[in-house]
Amino acid sequence: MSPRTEEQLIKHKAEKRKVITQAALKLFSEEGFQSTSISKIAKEAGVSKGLIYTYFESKEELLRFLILDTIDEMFGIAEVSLGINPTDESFEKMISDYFDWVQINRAFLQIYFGILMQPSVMKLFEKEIMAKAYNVFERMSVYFKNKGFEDPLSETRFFISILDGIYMNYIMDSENYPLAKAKSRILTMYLK
Amino acid sequence: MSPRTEEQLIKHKAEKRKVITQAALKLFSEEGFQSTSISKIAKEAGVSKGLIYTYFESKEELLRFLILDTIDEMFGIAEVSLGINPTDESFEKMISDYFDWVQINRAFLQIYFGILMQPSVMKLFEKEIMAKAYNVFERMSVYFKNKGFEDPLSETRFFISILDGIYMNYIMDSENYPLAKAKSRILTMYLK
Amino acid sequence: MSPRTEEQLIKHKAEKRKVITQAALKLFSEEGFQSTSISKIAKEAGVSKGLIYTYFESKEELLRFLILDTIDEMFGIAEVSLGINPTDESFEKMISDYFDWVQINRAFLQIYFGILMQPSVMKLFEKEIMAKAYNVFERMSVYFKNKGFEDPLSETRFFISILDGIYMNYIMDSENYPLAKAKSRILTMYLK
Amino acid sequence: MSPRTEEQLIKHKAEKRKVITQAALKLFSEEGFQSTSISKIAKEAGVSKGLIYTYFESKEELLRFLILDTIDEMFGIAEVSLGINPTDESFEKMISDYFDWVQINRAFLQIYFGILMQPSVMKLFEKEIMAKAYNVFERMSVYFKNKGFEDPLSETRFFISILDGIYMNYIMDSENYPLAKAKSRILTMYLK
DNA sequence: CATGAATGAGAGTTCATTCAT
DNA sequence: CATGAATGAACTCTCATTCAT
Repeated sequence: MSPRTEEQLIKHKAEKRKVITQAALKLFSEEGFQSTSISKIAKEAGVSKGLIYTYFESKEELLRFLILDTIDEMFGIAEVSLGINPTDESFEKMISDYFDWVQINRAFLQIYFGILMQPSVMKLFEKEIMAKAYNVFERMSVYFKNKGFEDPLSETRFFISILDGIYMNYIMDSENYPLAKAKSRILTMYLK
Repeated sequence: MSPRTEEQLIKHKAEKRKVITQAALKLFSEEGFQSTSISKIAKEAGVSKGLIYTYFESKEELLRFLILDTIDEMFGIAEVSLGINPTDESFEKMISDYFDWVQINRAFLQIYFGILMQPSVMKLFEKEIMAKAYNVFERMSVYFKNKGFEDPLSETRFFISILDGIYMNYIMDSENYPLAKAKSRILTMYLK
Repeated sequence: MSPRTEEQLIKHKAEKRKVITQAALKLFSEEGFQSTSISKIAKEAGVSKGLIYTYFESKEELLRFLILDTIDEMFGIAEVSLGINPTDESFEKMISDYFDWVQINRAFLQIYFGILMQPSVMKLFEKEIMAKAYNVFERMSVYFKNKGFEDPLSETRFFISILDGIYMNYIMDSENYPLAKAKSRILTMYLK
Repeated sequence: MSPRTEEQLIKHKAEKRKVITQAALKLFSEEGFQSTSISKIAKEAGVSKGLIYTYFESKEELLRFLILDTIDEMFGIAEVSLGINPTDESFEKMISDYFDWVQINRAFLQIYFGILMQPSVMKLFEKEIMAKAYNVFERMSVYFKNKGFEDPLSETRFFISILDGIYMNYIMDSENYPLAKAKSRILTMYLK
């Protein structure tokens, strides 16, 4: 209606994408990606079907945006907490941050784990996710190497497997899963 | 194809269900349940679309059959290996059996984990899976109790989380995942 | 199994056709012709799907047989009761016979009226039904001519319309429809 | 096709529904409800298959709309013509109006009578039709009561049966049925 | 910038009919 | 004579995507 600066336009676009993305996040986690129609997302977001195509090229691109946007945040926790010289303190901090993050981002993780299990959908992200993941592997390996592990990369993958397993079980059965115990258990395991 | 003896009919039915089920297993694991059409399954199985409905009432029932049939096998490993009085030997045997089983049943596990992450699909199995799972929890708890763990149930869920996490990561990245190392690592962790 | 005379074979065939026809009659009247599958008819009749095709060439031929077989009976009532020289007594008898017949053959009439209303299905019978109907028109016209009606054919068609209307309303709302009153009313109307 | 004013949208919707409804009316009357596919209706209406589902939730809802919309008009004739104090003039007017209406709405009546004969389809309308019908019964009964009939309700149902029978026979055999004679006959019957 | 009517491909499912047994 | 497994066309309905307004 009124002229805006380019900055305003970009901000506006980012906000609209957020609104749509949030609606999609909720629905994808409840019904799955394939079972959620663009119509439902539009209704949930309070916009028209057509508008979604102004902000995203396709339903898949919407999913890509949703995943890649948040994946950076998720993998970023490791990077930020550990830094270049990981210590026991920073390692413990990282674990703590992840447990906090998971509880807030259950819906996202549900979609994420679901995607990991579908090669045909996973193709959309494979490169990006694997690149970021291996990046994190390396960073953590430094810590395990410092701690004297013979095969730091394998230990890294074992450690991440534990986290993934815990989060997956927590998502599936949030009410009964002993998340706090799992957290202290893994802390004891690695930090004595 | 009839009249035949009833025995022949039953055998034939079981065989056909197996053929269809195997085709579905392959495709579901590659594409996911929702993205796999009955047409594709029929083509893969080498039968007509309509025939699938002679053997299964619906696409969902086909999935249920596929899952529930194999889930018994999967959960059965724990029961069989551990028995009523679990020892270190039987516990080690169970872990070993699971690692073997997982390598053979990657496709199934992929579908299984995918289902766990989709509430709308999970509804089809929730009761059966949860009942069986809690059954296994109890059985394993006996072992951890014998070993002197303060909170055996939490330890059970922690232990299972580790297994789940390992298998999930293995499925996602079979070529590079250090499965053997993960196995010896978990054995060391619990059995000295 | 054992050799039979040709007569026995014919009788056997007629009996089987009757069994199948009766099952179809029940289902067609409840669900309509198009909505009743051959499978359902087979189950209701206690025979296999394939067997139905031994006795009838197609689902349509089964319907044709069902309709044409009973239509003769229905139109026959007029012929038999009226005879060549219709009197008040025979006319009254005919009305009485029709009211009796209708109560026994509600299911058939329901199908019959339904068919009359669907040109595409009606095509299967048009010739036969129309021929028989016009035959009856002529026969009744004799009675109305004898009674001095100026336009006996129109009166015939009017009279038959009344019967049809009564039966249709009776079928639709059997519990509440005053069938007995309708009968005495039409008798009074024509026989003083 | 939008944004438009709400008024435009409503008008557009009503027009589209009319186009689809008219196509369906034609085909249903020729082929019957069950034998007419959505594809055929779409082709006849000159729209895509999918669009029909923008305007009607299902094929059944389309039928409901088609029937209930016109049924009001049909039963309305009695109410409007008779008014609260039915006279011979208004009764004659009603009969005349019905005969006119029937000739214009042959296609509708064909569908309507067809539906009445199929319990499984009739279920969709039973309540509405029966309620409206009994409403008309009461209104007409007033006239017959005024005319001194002992059992006005039975006479009403008899009278309506005659009309139904005439219309049904007229629809089946429009070219030869003596509709005008039937009309004068029924007028003579009740109005001397 | 925003709408939702419109499309058309394809989904799951049913079913009349055939035919090896 | 009798069976029901097998087929394939057709059905109702859904949905990602487009585009006139």
